[in-house]
Amino acid sequence: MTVVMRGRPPRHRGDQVVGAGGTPTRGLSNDHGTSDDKMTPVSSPVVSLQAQPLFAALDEAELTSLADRAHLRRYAQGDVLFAEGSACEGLYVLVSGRVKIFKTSASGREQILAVEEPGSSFAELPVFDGGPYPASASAMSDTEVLFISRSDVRALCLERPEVALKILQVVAARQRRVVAVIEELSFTTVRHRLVSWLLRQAATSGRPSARGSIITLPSHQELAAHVGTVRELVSRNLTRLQAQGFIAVEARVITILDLQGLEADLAASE
Amino acid sequence: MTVVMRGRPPRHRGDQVVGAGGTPTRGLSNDHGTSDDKMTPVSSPVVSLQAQPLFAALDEAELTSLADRAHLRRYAQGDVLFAEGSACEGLYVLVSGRVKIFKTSASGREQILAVEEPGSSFAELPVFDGGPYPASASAMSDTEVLFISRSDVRALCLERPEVALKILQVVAARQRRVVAVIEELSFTTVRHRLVSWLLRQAATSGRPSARGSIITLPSHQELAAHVGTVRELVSRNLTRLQAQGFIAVEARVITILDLQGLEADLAASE
DNA sequence: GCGAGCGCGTGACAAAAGTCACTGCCAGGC
DNA sequence: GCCTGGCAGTGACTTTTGTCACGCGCTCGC
Repeated sequence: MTVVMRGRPPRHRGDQVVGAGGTPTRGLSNDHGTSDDKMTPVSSPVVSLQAQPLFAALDEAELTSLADRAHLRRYAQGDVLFAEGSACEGLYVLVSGRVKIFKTSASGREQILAVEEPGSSFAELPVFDGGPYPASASAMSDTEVLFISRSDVRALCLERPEVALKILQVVAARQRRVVAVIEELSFTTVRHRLVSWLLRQAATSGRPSARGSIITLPSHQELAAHVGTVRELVSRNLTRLQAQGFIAVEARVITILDLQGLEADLAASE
Repeated sequence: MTVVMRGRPPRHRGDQVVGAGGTPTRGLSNDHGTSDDKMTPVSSPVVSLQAQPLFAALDEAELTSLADRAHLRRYAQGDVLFAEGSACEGLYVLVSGRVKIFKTSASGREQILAVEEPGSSFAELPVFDGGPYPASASAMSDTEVLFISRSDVRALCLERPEVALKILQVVAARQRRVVAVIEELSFTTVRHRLVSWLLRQAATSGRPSARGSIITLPSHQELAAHVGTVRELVSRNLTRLQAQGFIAVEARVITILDLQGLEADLAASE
Protein backbone atom coordinates (compact mmCIF):
# COMPACT_ATOMS: atom_id res chain seq x y z
CA MET A 1 0.00 0.00 0.00
CA THR A 2 1.26 3.42 -0.83
CA VAL A 3 0.68 6.25 1.53
CA VAL A 4 0.93 9.62 -0.09
CA MET A 5 1.91 12.38 2.26
CA ARG A 6 0.31 15.60 1.21
CA GLY A 7 2.63 18.55 1.67
CA ARG A 8 -0.06 20.99 2.73
CA PRO A 9 -0.12 21.35 6.50
CA PRO A 10 -3.47 20.75 8.16
CA ARG A 11 -5.36 23.80 9.24
CA HIS A 12 -5.76 24.01 12.95
CA ARG A 13 -9.16 24.97 14.17
CA GLY A 14 -9.66 26.71 17.46
CA ASP A 15 -10.18 24.58 20.50
CA GLN A 16 -10.92 21.43 18.56
CA VAL A 17 -7.27 20.93 17.90
CA VAL A 18 -5.38 18.56 20.11
CA GLY A 19 -1.71 18.63 20.80
CA ALA A 20 -0.41 15.98 18.45
CA GLY A 21 1.22 18.21 15.91
CA GLY A 22 3.41 15.40 14.69
CA THR A 23 0.71 13.26 13.11
CA PRO A 24 1.23 13.36 9.38
CA THR A 25 -1.53 14.31 7.07
CA ARG A 26 -2.62 11.15 5.39
CA GLY A 27 -4.12 10.67 2.02
CA LEU A 28 -4.29 8.37 -0.89
CA SER A 29 -6.43 7.77 -3.82
CA ASN A 30 -6.45 4.04 -3.83
CA ASP A 31 -6.35 2.82 -0.28
CA HIS A 32 -7.58 -0.71 -0.21
CA GLY A 33 -7.25 -0.57 3.41
CA THR A 34 -5.68 -3.79 4.55
CA SER A 35 -2.79 -1.74 5.66
CA ASP A 36 0.48 -1.98 7.36
CA ASP A 37 -0.83 1.39 8.53
CA LYS A 38 0.98 2.68 11.53
CA MET A 39 -0.99 5.34 13.30
CA THR A 40 0.76 7.75 15.56
CA PRO A 41 -1.16 7.58 18.81
CA VAL A 42 -2.31 10.99 19.86
CA SER A 43 -0.88 12.20 23.12
CA SER A 44 -4.21 13.38 24.55
CA PRO A 45 -7.28 13.62 22.40
CA VAL A 46 -9.44 13.71 25.50
CA VAL A 47 -10.49 17.21 24.57
CA SER A 48 -11.61 16.10 21.13
CA LEU A 49 -13.41 13.08 22.46
CA GLN A 50 -15.18 15.05 25.10
CA ALA A 51 -16.55 17.43 22.55
CA GLN A 52 -18.28 14.57 20.75
CA PRO A 53 -21.94 14.08 21.52
CA LEU A 54 -21.29 10.41 20.92
CA PHE A 55 -19.22 10.18 24.06
CA ALA A 56 -21.04 12.68 26.20
CA ALA A 57 -22.00 9.92 28.62
CA LEU A 58 -18.45 8.94 29.45
CA ASP A 59 -16.65 10.09 32.57
CA GLU A 60 -13.11 11.37 32.72
CA ALA A 61 -11.51 7.99 33.29
CA GLU A 62 -13.37 6.39 30.46
CA LEU A 63 -12.51 9.20 28.11
CA THR A 64 -8.87 8.84 28.96
CA SER A 65 -8.98 5.15 28.37
CA LEU A 66 -10.70 5.63 25.06
CA ALA A 67 -8.28 8.37 24.15
CA ASP A 68 -5.41 5.96 24.57
CA ARG A 69 -6.87 3.84 21.90
CA ALA A 70 -8.23 6.44 19.53
CA HIS A 71 -6.09 7.85 16.77
CA LEU A 72 -6.34 11.29 15.34
CA ARG A 73 -5.99 11.29 11.60
CA ARG A 74 -5.72 14.33 9.42
CA TYR A 75 -6.64 14.54 5.80
CA ALA A 76 -6.21 17.27 3.27
CA GLN A 77 -9.04 18.38 1.03
CA GLY A 78 -9.70 15.75 -1.59
CA ASP A 79 -8.05 12.88 0.25
CA VAL A 80 -9.88 9.60 0.27
CA LEU A 81 -10.52 8.26 3.77
CA PHE A 82 -11.62 4.89 2.55
CA ALA A 83 -12.83 3.37 -0.66
CA GLU A 84 -15.99 1.43 -1.28
CA GLY A 85 -15.44 -2.27 -1.06
CA SER A 86 -12.35 -2.21 1.10
CA ALA A 87 -12.34 -3.90 4.48
CA CYS A 88 -13.32 -1.89 7.48
CA GLU A 89 -11.10 -1.46 10.47
CA GLY A 90 -13.01 0.91 12.65
CA LEU A 91 -15.24 3.83 13.29
CA TYR A 92 -14.55 7.40 12.26
CA VAL A 93 -15.69 10.32 14.36
CA LEU A 94 -15.49 13.62 12.58
CA VAL A 95 -13.78 16.31 14.64
CA SER A 96 -13.37 19.09 12.13
CA GLY A 97 -13.88 19.61 8.43
CA ARG A 98 -16.44 17.96 6.20
CA VAL A 99 -16.53 14.53 4.68
CA LYS A 100 -18.65 13.28 1.82
CA ILE A 101 -19.84 9.72 1.56
CA PHE A 102 -20.44 8.65 -2.02
CA LYS A 103 -20.76 5.87 -4.53
CA THR A 104 -18.97 5.80 -7.86
CA SER A 105 -20.38 4.16 -10.96
CA ALA A 106 -18.42 2.12 -13.42
CA SER A 107 -18.64 4.96 -15.90
CA GLY A 108 -17.20 7.37 -13.37
CA ARG A 109 -20.33 9.11 -12.21
CA GLU A 110 -20.59 9.95 -8.57
CA GLN A 111 -23.58 9.92 -6.27
CA ILE A 112 -23.24 11.60 -2.92
CA LEU A 113 -25.10 9.84 -0.13
CA ALA A 114 -24.33 12.16 2.72
CA VAL A 115 -22.08 14.96 3.83
CA GLU A 116 -20.93 14.54 7.40
CA GLU A 117 -20.39 17.46 9.72
CA PRO A 118 -18.26 17.57 12.87
CA GLY A 119 -19.70 15.57 15.74
CA SER A 120 -21.04 12.87 13.51
CA SER A 121 -19.53 9.47 13.02
CA PHE A 122 -19.45 7.36 9.91
CA ALA A 123 -18.55 3.89 8.72
CA GLU A 124 -20.64 2.37 11.49
CA LEU A 125 -22.19 -0.13 9.14
CA PRO A 126 -19.19 -2.28 8.56
CA VAL A 127 -18.19 -1.96 12.20
CA PHE A 128 -21.38 -3.66 13.26
CA ASP A 129 -22.05 -6.09 10.47
CA GLY A 130 -18.50 -6.95 9.57
CA GLY A 131 -18.81 -6.33 5.84
CA PRO A 132 -16.76 -4.07 3.61
CA TYR A 133 -17.41 -0.35 3.25
CA PRO A 134 -20.56 0.14 1.19
CA ALA A 135 -19.38 3.51 -0.10
CA SER A 136 -16.32 5.71 -0.28
CA ALA A 137 -15.50 8.72 1.83
CA SER A 138 -13.39 11.71 0.98
CA ALA A 139 -12.50 14.97 2.68
CA MET A 140 -14.28 18.02 1.30
CA SER A 141 -11.97 20.28 3.27
CA ASP A 142 -8.98 19.73 5.49
CA THR A 143 -10.30 17.36 8.04
CA GLU A 144 -9.56 15.77 11.37
CA VAL A 145 -11.12 12.51 12.43
CA LEU A 146 -10.77 10.25 15.39
CA PHE A 147 -10.38 6.69 14.39
CA ILE A 148 -11.42 3.97 16.80
CA SER A 149 -10.85 0.35 15.98
CA ARG A 150 -13.73 -1.98 15.45
CA SER A 151 -13.09 -4.02 18.55
CA ASP A 152 -12.71 -0.94 20.73
CA VAL A 153 -16.01 0.42 19.50
CA ARG A 154 -17.78 -2.81 20.18
CA ALA A 155 -16.24 -3.16 23.61
CA LEU A 156 -17.22 0.38 24.43
CA CYS A 157 -20.79 -0.23 23.33
CA LEU A 158 -21.03 -3.25 25.58
CA GLU A 159 -19.58 -1.43 28.52
CA ARG A 160 -21.42 1.85 28.07
CA PRO A 161 -24.67 1.14 26.26
CA GLU A 162 -25.44 4.86 26.12
CA VAL A 163 -22.79 5.04 23.44
CA ALA A 164 -24.54 2.37 21.43
CA LEU A 165 -27.76 4.33 21.67
CA LYS A 166 -26.00 7.46 20.46
CA ILE A 167 -24.53 5.57 17.57
CA LEU A 168 -27.96 4.22 16.73
CA GLN A 169 -29.18 7.75 16.69
CA VAL A 170 -26.48 8.84 14.28
CA VAL A 171 -27.15 5.85 12.07
CA ALA A 172 -30.85 6.60 12.13
CA ALA A 173 -30.22 10.16 11.03
CA ARG A 174 -28.20 9.02 8.08
CA GLN A 175 -30.74 6.38 7.19
CA ARG A 176 -33.34 9.11 6.99
CA ARG A 177 -31.24 11.16 4.63
CA VAL A 178 -30.54 8.17 2.49
CA VAL A 179 -34.20 7.26 2.28
CA ALA A 180 -34.93 10.82 1.27
CA VAL A 181 -32.42 10.45 -1.54
CA ILE A 182 -34.19 7.35 -2.78
CA GLU A 183 -37.50 9.09 -2.67
CA GLU A 184 -36.19 11.94 -4.75
CA LEU A 185 -34.37 9.75 -7.22
CA SER A 186 -37.31 7.49 -7.72
CA PHE A 187 -40.12 10.00 -7.87
CA THR A 188 -38.78 13.29 -9.12
CA THR A 189 -36.98 14.97 -11.98
CA VAL A 190 -33.54 16.49 -12.04
CA ARG A 191 -35.09 19.93 -11.89
CA HIS A 192 -37.04 19.04 -8.79
CA ARG A 193 -34.01 17.64 -7.05
CA LEU A 194 -31.97 20.66 -7.95
CA VAL A 195 -34.57 23.07 -6.64
CA SER A 196 -34.93 21.04 -3.51
CA TRP A 197 -31.16 21.13 -3.03
CA LEU A 198 -31.15 24.89 -3.46
CA LEU A 199 -33.90 25.31 -0.91
CA ARG A 200 -32.18 23.03 1.58
CA GLN A 201 -28.98 24.97 1.12
CA ALA A 202 -30.79 28.25 1.57
CA ALA A 203 -32.39 26.95 4.75
CA THR A 204 -29.19 25.67 6.29
CA SER A 205 -26.48 27.99 5.09
CA GLY A 206 -28.16 30.79 3.20
CA ARG A 207 -27.16 34.35 3.99
CA PRO A 208 -29.96 36.88 3.79
CA SER A 209 -29.76 39.84 1.44
CA ALA A 210 -32.08 42.49 0.09
CA ARG A 211 -33.07 40.40 -2.92
CA GLY A 212 -33.27 37.08 -1.17
CA SER A 213 -31.25 34.34 0.43
CA ILE A 214 -27.75 33.94 -0.96
CA ILE A 215 -26.04 30.59 -1.28
CA THR A 216 -22.73 29.46 -2.69
CA LEU A 217 -22.53 26.56 -5.08
CA PRO A 218 -19.91 23.89 -5.37
CA SER A 219 -18.83 23.05 -8.91
CA HIS A 220 -21.56 21.88 -11.23
CA GLN A 221 -19.87 18.54 -11.24
CA GLU A 222 -20.17 18.26 -7.48
CA LEU A 223 -23.72 19.54 -7.49
CA ALA A 224 -24.57 16.93 -10.09
CA ALA A 225 -23.24 14.26 -7.74
CA HIS A 226 -25.54 15.59 -5.04
CA VAL A 227 -28.69 15.53 -7.10
CA GLY A 228 -27.86 12.41 -9.05
CA THR A 229 -27.27 13.58 -12.59
CA VAL A 230 -24.60 15.00 -14.86
CA ARG A 231 -22.89 18.36 -15.10
CA GLU A 232 -24.72 19.45 -18.23
CA LEU A 233 -28.16 19.05 -16.77
CA VAL A 234 -27.22 21.06 -13.71
CA SER A 235 -26.00 23.81 -15.95
CA ARG A 236 -29.09 23.81 -18.13
CA ASN A 237 -31.51 23.69 -15.24
CA LEU A 238 -29.80 26.54 -13.43
CA THR A 239 -29.96 28.60 -16.60
CA ARG A 240 -33.60 27.83 -16.94
CA LEU A 241 -34.38 28.69 -13.33
CA GLN A 242 -32.65 32.00 -13.87
CA ALA A 243 -34.56 32.66 -17.08
CA GLN A 244 -37.76 32.02 -15.18
CA GLY A 245 -36.76 34.61 -12.64
CA PHE A 246 -36.55 32.24 -9.69
CA ILE A 247 -32.86 32.74 -9.04
CA ALA A 248 -29.99 35.02 -10.00
CA VAL A 249 -26.73 33.34 -10.86
CA GLU A 250 -23.40 35.11 -10.57
CA ALA A 251 -20.63 32.62 -11.01
CA ARG A 252 -21.00 30.34 -7.98
CA VAL A 253 -23.11 32.71 -6.01
CA ILE A 254 -26.83 32.26 -6.26
CA THR A 255 -29.55 34.51 -4.97
CA ILE A 256 -32.93 32.95 -4.38
CA LEU A 257 -35.23 35.63 -5.78
CA ASP A 258 -38.51 33.82 -5.44
CA LEU A 259 -38.57 31.35 -2.62
CA GLN A 260 -42.33 30.90 -2.69
CA GLY A 261 -42.20 30.38 -6.39
CA LEU A 262 -39.64 27.62 -6.04
CA GLU A 263 -41.60 25.96 -3.31
CA ALA A 264 -44.73 26.12 -5.40
CA ASP A 265 -42.77 24.64 -8.28
CA LEU A 266 -41.69 21.74 -6.11
CA ALA A 267 -45.19 21.09 -4.90
CA ALA A 268 -46.56 21.24 -8.45
CA SER A 269 -44.12 18.69 -9.83
CA GLU A 270 -44.93 16.07 -7.26
CA MET B 1 -58.58 7.16 14.67
CA THR B 2 -60.43 4.37 13.02
CA VAL B 3 -59.36 0.83 13.49
CA VAL B 4 -60.57 -1.47 10.79
CA MET B 5 -60.90 -5.04 11.85
CA ARG B 6 -60.32 -7.34 8.96
CA GLY B 7 -62.72 -10.22 8.95
CA ARG B 8 -60.27 -12.80 7.73
CA PRO B 9 -58.92 -14.83 10.67
CA PRO B 10 -55.16 -14.91 11.05
CA ARG B 11 -53.44 -17.96 9.74
CA HIS B 12 -51.66 -19.88 12.44
CA ARG B 13 -48.21 -21.02 11.56
CA GLY B 14 -46.70 -24.07 13.16
CA ASP B 15 -44.75 -23.67 16.32
CA GLN B 16 -44.30 -19.96 15.91
CA VAL B 17 -47.76 -19.35 17.14
CA VAL B 18 -48.21 -18.38 20.72
CA GLY B 19 -51.27 -18.93 22.79
CA ALA B 20 -53.12 -15.64 22.56
CA GLY B 21 -55.78 -16.63 20.13
CA GLY B 22 -57.93 -13.70 21.11
CA THR B 23 -55.73 -10.99 19.66
CA PRO B 24 -57.65 -9.45 16.83
CA THR B 25 -56.10 -9.03 13.46
CA ARG B 26 -55.41 -5.39 13.10
CA GLY B 27 -55.19 -3.31 10.02
CA LEU B 28 -55.92 0.10 8.67
CA SER B 29 -55.00 2.23 5.79
CA ASN B 30 -54.67 5.54 7.49
CA ASP B 31 -53.36 4.99 10.96
CA HIS B 32 -51.78 8.15 12.15
CA GLY B 33 -50.68 6.33 15.11
CA THR B 34 -51.27 8.46 18.12
CA SER B 35 -53.58 5.84 19.23
CA ASP B 36 -55.94 4.96 21.90
CA ASP B 37 -54.71 1.57 20.76
CA LYS B 38 -55.23 -1.11 23.32
CA MET B 39 -53.07 -4.11 22.71
CA THR B 40 -54.00 -7.41 24.18
CA PRO B 41 -50.92 -8.57 26.05
CA VAL B 42 -49.85 -11.96 24.91
CA SER B 43 -49.97 -14.60 27.57
CA SER B 44 -46.56 -16.06 26.82
CA PRO B 45 -44.65 -15.07 23.76
CA VAL B 46 -41.44 -16.32 25.28
CA VAL B 47 -41.27 -18.92 22.59
CA SER B 48 -41.51 -16.31 19.87
CA LEU B 49 -39.02 -14.03 21.51
CA GLN B 50 -36.56 -16.79 22.04
CA ALA B 51 -36.59 -17.64 18.39
CA GLN B 52 -35.42 -14.14 17.51
CA PRO B 53 -31.72 -13.66 16.88
CA LEU B 54 -32.18 -10.20 18.28
CA PHE B 55 -32.77 -11.58 21.73
CA ALA B 56 -30.51 -14.58 21.63
CA ALA B 57 -28.40 -13.10 24.39
CA LEU B 58 -31.20 -12.95 26.92
CA ASP B 59 -31.70 -15.52 29.63
CA GLU B 60 -34.98 -17.07 30.62
CA ALA B 61 -35.85 -14.47 33.24
CA GLU B 62 -35.14 -11.60 30.90
CA LEU B 63 -37.15 -13.16 28.13
CA THR B 64 -40.07 -13.57 30.46
CA SER B 65 -39.83 -10.00 31.58
CA LEU B 66 -39.64 -8.79 28.01
CA ALA B 67 -42.49 -11.05 27.06
CA ASP B 68 -44.68 -9.38 29.61
CA ARG B 69 -44.19 -6.16 27.80
CA ALA B 70 -44.19 -7.31 24.21
CA HIS B 71 -47.36 -7.55 22.22
CA LEU B 72 -48.08 -9.93 19.45
CA ARG B 73 -49.92 -8.30 16.61
CA ARG B 74 -51.35 -10.03 13.62
CA TYR B 75 -51.99 -8.54 10.24
CA ALA B 76 -53.70 -9.89 7.21
CA GLN B 77 -52.15 -9.62 3.77
CA GLY B 78 -52.34 -6.05 2.58
CA ASP B 79 -52.78 -4.46 5.98
CA VAL B 80 -50.76 -1.36 6.71
CA LEU B 81 -48.64 -1.69 9.85
CA PHE B 82 -47.79 1.96 9.92
CA ALA B 83 -47.84 4.86 7.53
CA GLU B 84 -45.01 7.16 6.61
CA GLY B 85 -45.06 10.30 8.68
CA SER B 86 -47.00 8.96 11.61
CA ALA B 87 -45.50 8.98 15.06
CA CYS B 88 -43.60 5.95 16.19
CA GLU B 89 -44.46 4.01 19.28
CA GLY B 90 -42.07 1.14 19.21
CA LEU B 91 -40.08 -1.53 17.53
CA TYR B 92 -41.47 -4.32 15.39
CA VAL B 93 -39.87 -7.73 15.31
CA LEU B 94 -41.11 -9.90 12.51
CA VAL B 95 -42.11 -13.37 13.65
CA SER B 96 -43.78 -14.77 10.57
CA GLY B 97 -44.86 -13.54 7.20
CA ARG B 98 -43.28 -10.84 5.10
CA VAL B 99 -43.47 -7.08 5.36
CA LYS B 100 -42.57 -4.50 2.77
CA ILE B 101 -41.23 -1.10 3.67
CA PHE B 102 -42.01 1.50 1.04
CA LYS B 103 -42.45 5.13 0.13
CA THR B 104 -45.41 6.49 -1.78
CA SER B 105 -45.21 9.47 -4.10
CA ALA B 106 -47.78 12.19 -4.38
CA SER B 107 -48.84 10.78 -7.74
CA GLY B 108 -49.39 7.38 -6.21
CA ARG B 109 -46.24 5.62 -7.31
CA GLU B 110 -44.63 3.29 -4.87
CA GLN B 111 -40.97 2.57 -4.22
CA ILE B 112 -40.12 -0.44 -2.12
CA LEU B 113 -37.13 0.05 0.14
CA ALA B 114 -36.92 -3.36 1.70
CA VAL B 115 -38.80 -6.56 2.25
CA GLU B 116 -38.36 -7.89 5.74
CA GLU B 117 -38.22 -11.57 6.55
CA PRO B 118 -38.89 -13.28 9.87
CA GLY B 119 -36.21 -12.63 12.48
CA SER B 120 -35.62 -9.10 11.36
CA SER B 121 -36.85 -6.01 13.08
CA PHE B 122 -37.97 -2.75 11.57
CA ALA B 123 -38.92 0.76 12.51
CA GLU B 124 -35.75 1.10 14.56
CA LEU B 125 -35.04 4.52 13.16
CA PRO B 126 -37.81 6.39 14.87
CA VAL B 127 -37.26 4.41 18.04
CA PHE B 128 -33.77 5.77 18.35
CA ASP B 129 -34.04 9.22 16.92
CA GLY B 130 -37.55 10.05 18.02
CA GLY B 131 -38.83 11.19 14.63
CA PRO B 132 -41.81 9.93 12.68
CA TYR B 133 -41.72 6.86 10.46
CA PRO B 134 -39.75 7.66 7.32
CA ALA B 135 -41.68 5.12 5.28
CA SER B 136 -44.75 2.94 5.39
CA ALA B 137 -44.96 -0.77 6.06
CA SER B 138 -47.52 -3.25 4.91
CA ALA B 139 -47.98 -6.99 5.20
CA MET B 140 -47.23 -8.92 2.02
CA SER B 141 -48.76 -12.02 3.53
CA ASP B 142 -50.53 -12.79 6.75
CA THR B 143 -48.05 -11.71 9.32
CA GLU B 144 -47.22 -11.84 12.99
CA VAL B 145 -45.04 -9.27 14.66
CA LEU B 146 -43.92 -8.61 18.16
CA PHE B 147 -44.32 -5.03 19.10
CA ILE B 148 -42.16 -3.58 21.83
CA SER B 149 -42.64 -0.05 23.00
CA ARG B 150 -39.99 2.54 22.45
CA SER B 151 -39.13 2.91 26.09
CA ASP B 152 -38.91 -0.83 26.62
CA VAL B 153 -36.54 -1.18 23.71
CA ARG B 154 -34.33 1.57 24.96
CA ALA B 155 -34.32 0.24 28.49
CA LEU B 156 -33.45 -3.20 27.19
CA CYS B 157 -30.59 -1.83 25.15
CA LEU B 158 -29.15 -0.10 28.19
CA GLU B 159 -29.47 -3.18 30.31
CA ARG B 160 -28.30 -5.69 27.75
CA PRO B 161 -26.00 -3.97 25.31
CA GLU B 162 -25.74 -7.13 23.24
CA VAL B 163 -29.24 -6.38 22.09
CA ALA B 164 -28.19 -2.94 20.94
CA LEU B 165 -25.37 -4.47 18.96
CA LYS B 166 -27.77 -6.88 17.33
CA ILE B 167 -30.08 -4.06 16.44
CA LEU B 168 -27.18 -2.15 14.99
CA GLN B 169 -26.42 -5.16 12.88
CA VAL B 170 -29.95 -5.34 11.57
CA VAL B 171 -29.94 -1.63 10.86
CA ALA B 172 -26.63 -1.95 9.07
CA ALA B 173 -27.99 -4.70 6.87
CA ARG B 174 -30.90 -2.57 5.83
CA GLN B 175 -28.68 0.42 5.27
CA ARG B 176 -26.67 -1.66 2.85
CA ARG B 177 -29.74 -2.64 0.90
CA VAL B 178 -30.94 0.91 0.79
CA VAL B 179 -27.59 2.17 -0.44
CA ALA B 180 -27.69 -0.48 -3.12
CA VAL B 181 -31.07 0.84 -4.21
CA ILE B 182 -29.66 4.34 -4.54
CA GLU B 183 -26.78 3.06 -6.55
CA GLU B 184 -29.09 1.32 -8.95
CA LEU B 185 -31.51 4.20 -9.22
CA SER B 186 -28.80 6.71 -9.82
CA PHE B 187 -26.58 4.80 -12.17
CA THR B 188 -28.61 2.29 -14.08
CA THR B 189 -31.55 1.87 -16.39
CA VAL B 190 -34.87 0.23 -15.73
CA ARG B 191 -33.77 -2.75 -17.76
CA HIS B 192 -30.65 -3.15 -15.67
CA ARG B 193 -32.59 -2.97 -12.42
CA LEU B 194 -35.12 -5.44 -13.68
CA VAL B 195 -32.48 -7.93 -14.73
CA SER B 196 -30.70 -7.48 -11.47
CA TRP B 197 -33.95 -8.11 -9.62
CA LEU B 198 -34.52 -11.28 -11.61
CA LEU B 199 -31.04 -12.53 -10.85
CA ARG B 200 -31.39 -11.76 -7.15
CA GLN B 201 -34.69 -13.59 -7.09
CA ALA B 202 -33.20 -16.54 -8.91
CA ALA B 203 -30.34 -16.65 -6.44
CA THR B 204 -32.50 -16.48 -3.34
CA SER B 205 -35.70 -18.25 -4.24
CA GLY B 206 -35.21 -19.77 -7.66
CA ARG B 207 -36.23 -23.39 -8.19
CA PRO B 208 -34.02 -25.28 -10.59
CA SER B 209 -35.44 -26.89 -13.70
CA ALA B 210 -34.15 -28.44 -16.89
CA ARG B 211 -34.23 -25.16 -18.78
CA GLY B 212 -33.00 -22.97 -15.98
CA SER B 213 -33.92 -21.43 -12.69
CA ILE B 214 -37.62 -20.76 -12.21
CA ILE B 215 -38.94 -17.80 -10.31
CA THR B 216 -42.40 -16.47 -9.61
CA LEU B 217 -43.21 -12.83 -10.18
CA PRO B 218 -45.44 -10.58 -8.19
CA SER B 219 -47.75 -8.35 -10.23
CA HIS B 220 -46.06 -6.03 -12.69
CA GLN B 221 -47.24 -3.20 -10.52
CA GLU B 222 -45.44 -4.61 -7.51
CA LEU B 223 -42.35 -5.41 -9.50
CA ALA B 224 -42.32 -1.85 -10.77
CA ALA B 225 -42.33 -0.65 -7.18
CA HIS B 226 -39.30 -2.83 -6.54
CA VAL B 227 -37.22 -1.55 -9.40
CA GLY B 228 -38.43 2.01 -9.26
CA THR B 229 -40.50 2.48 -12.37
CA VAL B 230 -43.98 2.01 -13.77
CA ARG B 231 -45.97 -1.03 -14.74
CA GLU B 232 -45.69 -0.43 -18.49
CA LEU B 233 -41.93 -0.43 -18.51
CA VAL B 234 -41.80 -3.67 -16.57
CA SER B 235 -44.10 -5.23 -19.10
CA ARG B 236 -42.15 -4.00 -22.09
CA ASN B 237 -38.79 -4.95 -20.69
CA LEU B 238 -39.92 -8.44 -19.79
CA THR B 239 -41.28 -8.86 -23.29
CA ARG B 240 -38.00 -7.70 -24.71
CA LEU B 241 -35.94 -9.99 -22.50
CA GLN B 242 -38.08 -12.84 -23.67
CA ALA B 243 -37.70 -11.84 -27.32
CA GLN B 244 -33.95 -11.84 -26.81
CA GLY B 245 -34.14 -15.35 -25.48
CA PHE B 246 -32.90 -14.58 -22.01
CA ILE B 247 -36.04 -15.62 -20.23
CA ALA B 248 -39.28 -17.50 -20.83
CA VAL B 249 -42.41 -15.93 -19.48
CA GLU B 250 -45.52 -17.93 -18.69
CA ALA B 251 -47.97 -15.79 -16.81
CA ARG B 252 -46.19 -15.07 -13.55
CA VAL B 253 -43.71 -17.85 -13.86
CA ILE B 254 -40.39 -17.00 -15.37
CA THR B 255 -37.62 -19.32 -16.41
CA ILE B 256 -34.15 -17.90 -16.61
CA LEU B 257 -32.90 -19.42 -19.83
CA ASP B 258 -29.57 -17.69 -20.08
CA LEU B 259 -28.13 -16.74 -16.75
CA GLN B 260 -24.69 -15.96 -18.11
CA GLY B 261 -26.21 -13.86 -20.81
CA LEU B 262 -28.12 -11.79 -18.29
CA GLU B 263 -25.07 -11.34 -16.13
CA ALA B 264 -23.07 -10.26 -19.14
CA ASP B 265 -25.84 -7.87 -20.01
CA LEU B 266 -25.64 -6.33 -16.56
CA ALA B 267 -21.91 -5.94 -16.71
CA ALA B 268 -22.10 -4.38 -20.16
CA SER B 269 -24.60 -1.73 -19.19
CA GLU B 270 -22.57 -0.43 -16.31
C1' DG C 1 2.54 36.54 -21.37
C1' DC C 2 1.16 32.17 -22.56
C1' DG C 3 -0.13 27.51 -22.71
C1' DA C 4 -2.47 23.90 -20.01
C1' DG C 5 -6.20 22.61 -17.54
C1' DC C 6 -10.53 23.18 -15.58
C1' DG C 7 -15.10 24.60 -15.18
C1' DC C 8 -18.94 26.23 -17.62
C1' DG C 9 -22.64 26.98 -21.42
C1' DT C 10 -24.79 25.07 -25.32
C1' DG C 11 -26.39 22.96 -29.66
C1' DA C 12 -27.59 18.67 -31.66
C1' DC C 13 -28.78 14.33 -31.04
C1' DA C 14 -30.02 9.61 -29.28
C1' DA C 15 -31.94 6.90 -25.89
C1' DA C 16 -34.67 6.03 -21.96
C1' DA C 17 -38.49 6.86 -19.20
C1' DG C 18 -42.95 7.94 -18.55
C1' DT C 19 -47.99 8.93 -20.08
C1' DC C 20 -52.36 7.97 -22.25
C1' DA C 21 -55.61 5.36 -24.17
C1' DC C 22 -57.32 0.98 -25.51
C1' DT C 23 -57.81 -3.93 -25.81
C1' DG C 24 -58.03 -8.47 -24.08
C1' DC C 25 -58.11 -11.88 -20.41
C1' DC C 26 -59.52 -14.04 -16.47
C1' DA C 27 -61.64 -14.78 -11.89
C1' DG C 28 -65.15 -13.89 -8.62
C1' DG C 29 -69.62 -12.42 -7.12
C1' DC C 30 -74.36 -12.07 -8.00
C1' DG D 1 -74.45 -16.44 -17.48
C1' DC D 2 -72.97 -11.83 -17.17
C1' DC D 3 -70.96 -7.94 -15.19
C1' DT D 4 -67.05 -5.91 -12.78
C1' DG D 5 -62.51 -5.14 -11.54
C1' DG D 6 -57.82 -6.13 -11.54
C1' DC D 7 -54.01 -7.41 -14.32
C1' DA D 8 -51.35 -7.37 -18.56
C1' DG D 9 -49.73 -6.01 -23.46
C1' DT D 10 -49.04 -2.41 -26.68
C1' DG D 11 -49.11 1.57 -29.96
C1' DA D 12 -48.25 6.37 -30.19
C1' DC D 13 -46.49 10.02 -28.23
C1' DT D 14 -44.04 13.56 -25.05
C1' DT D 15 -40.62 14.63 -21.78
C1' DT D 16 -36.53 13.84 -19.59
C1' DT D 17 -32.23 12.37 -19.42
C1' DG D 18 -27.94 11.61 -20.97
C1' DT D 19 -23.98 12.01 -24.56
C1' DC D 20 -20.78 14.26 -27.60
C1' DA D 21 -18.45 17.86 -29.27
C1' DC D 22 -17.26 22.37 -29.17
C1' DG D 23 -16.08 27.13 -27.77
C1' DC D 24 -15.09 30.39 -24.14
C1' DG D 25 -12.90 32.40 -20.29
C1' DC D 26 -10.05 32.09 -15.98
C1' DT D 27 -6.29 30.99 -13.29
C1' DC D 28 -1.98 29.16 -12.25
C1' DG D 29 2.61 28.12 -12.91
C1' DC D 30 6.43 28.87 -15.47
